[in-house]
Amino acid sequence: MAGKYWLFKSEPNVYSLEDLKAEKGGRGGWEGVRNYQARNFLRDSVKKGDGVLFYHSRVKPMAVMGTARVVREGYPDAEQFDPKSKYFDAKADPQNPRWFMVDIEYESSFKEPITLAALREVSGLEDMMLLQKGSRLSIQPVTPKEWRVICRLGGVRS
DNA sequence: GCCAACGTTGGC
DNA sequence: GCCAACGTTGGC
Repeated sequence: MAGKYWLFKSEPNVYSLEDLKAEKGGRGGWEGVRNYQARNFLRDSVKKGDGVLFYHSRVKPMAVMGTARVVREGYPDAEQFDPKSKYFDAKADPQNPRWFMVDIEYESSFKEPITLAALREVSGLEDMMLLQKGSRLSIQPVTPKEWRVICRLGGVRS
């Protein structure tokens, strides 16, 4: 089955593409997602080998910075059980974890960040979830076409 | 089960 | 920096 594609949002002051690249082996855990729709994607749909567009949110300019690969599929996010973590969830049950995470591996940095404003100008991306009004979801599916178009804009092979 | 209040995020 | 939109929580 063909791999799928996703867009992961992150605030770069918390965790940037460069931070991922600097991790051992370029591998990092995508913990801290605390939204049910995004959780469902991480738990059920994001698979090993899937492509990830790494997007910087809540900064100027918001932009897709590069790509990563999923290297480990959904597993319970341990921080939900850690009272000292900012991601702690008092209602999470170790027997039935509420929050899930995946691991990703750094793949590429675009030559230039592809800004949100630039994406809006690209023909063919009109239906992209990121560009819809009020698109707050931090884990979003990306179509193969959107993946190809954005990788080409970023100057990396898809 | 509904809805108001709240905190967070997006977008200008 | 502000405000609108959204998701979640809590009170009834």
